[in-house]
Amino acid sequence: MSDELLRALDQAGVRLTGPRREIAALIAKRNGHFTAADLIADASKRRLGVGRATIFRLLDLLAEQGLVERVDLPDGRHAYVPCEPSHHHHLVCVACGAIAEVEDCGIDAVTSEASRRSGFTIESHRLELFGRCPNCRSAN
Amino acid sequence: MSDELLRALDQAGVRLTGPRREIAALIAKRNGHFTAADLIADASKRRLGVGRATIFRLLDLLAEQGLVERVDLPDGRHAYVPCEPSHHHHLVCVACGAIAEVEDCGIDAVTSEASRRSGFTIESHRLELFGRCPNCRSAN
DNA sequence: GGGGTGTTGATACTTGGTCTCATTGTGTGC
DNA sequence: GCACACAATGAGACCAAGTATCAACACCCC
Ligand SMILES: [Mn+2]
Ligand SMILES: [Mn+2]
Ligand SMILES: [Zn+2]
Ligand SMILES: [Zn+2]
Repeated sequence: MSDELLRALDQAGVRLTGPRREIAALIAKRNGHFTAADLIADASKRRLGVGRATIFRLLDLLAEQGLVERVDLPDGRHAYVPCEPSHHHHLVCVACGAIAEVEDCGIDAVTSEASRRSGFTIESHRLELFGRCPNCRSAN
Repeated sequence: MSDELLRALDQAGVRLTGPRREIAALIAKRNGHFTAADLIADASKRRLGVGRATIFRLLDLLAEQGLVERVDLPDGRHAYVPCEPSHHHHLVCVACGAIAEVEDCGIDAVTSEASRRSGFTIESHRLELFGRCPNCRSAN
């Protein structure tokens, strides 16, 4: 469940505190993308005494380690998804929030073409794909 | 300068009011990306009496018309860039904020490959490329 | 030039996130 | 196991971005 997150945090040399364990468990229990506000609501529902700031701090930490990644939803909200630390992109289901990961499938060709045309040196890119997962598609 | 924006707004059947003309002029005077806060600062520096809300409202309007597009900067800020109303993507210079537009250069292949692998139906995508423009690259 | 209606700006409010700081809890060395 | 140094916590103030409300106003068509 949340063991992977905790293990990775430990590896990174940060302290494994009570609040961090609890928040990690909340994250593991979610599926699809979630916002900081979601976690704050979860925490208060379960009467965990964790502070709002602690949740933001842990999200930052996890993002630094590449264990979660920030996704900018089309409506402007900032969401997170649990994540492999290697470079890849996300498909986001606009109906249920489910996430699929795709590794580079030809995007390097796109960036180098764009670089050639524009004269820019490209240092990073962000690709987000929005659509419907197999479930939500068949459920119509 | 700001004539294009105004003409397009007129075409879309919205009223060409004083505040809208002034804000359009501010946008035209900018280069590269800008935030709502930038415009608010510009407006107050020139002692235009335009309200904060009016600026947000016009940005929404322009975005609906595809005359500006929102770019989510890597640091989480929401910026806007003046824009052609047709689909395309942006290269953003991380040093000076300059923008270049690129039309689809092979991204359809990427999305259909991702769709095939994941089973998702893809409805929209967002690609943002970050790097350095020719100027900033040579200036080192 | 009036008049209906879309627009405006002041202001209050909400939401997302950061900062500070006194208190607590963790890992480490012994 | 114990003490200690220092990382982490939570409460709360604070800040910034954006939205809602509403009375006053201005555009545009006639
Ligand atoms: Mn991922
Ligand atoms: Mn554009
Ligand atoms: Zn779905
Ligand atoms: Zn540049």
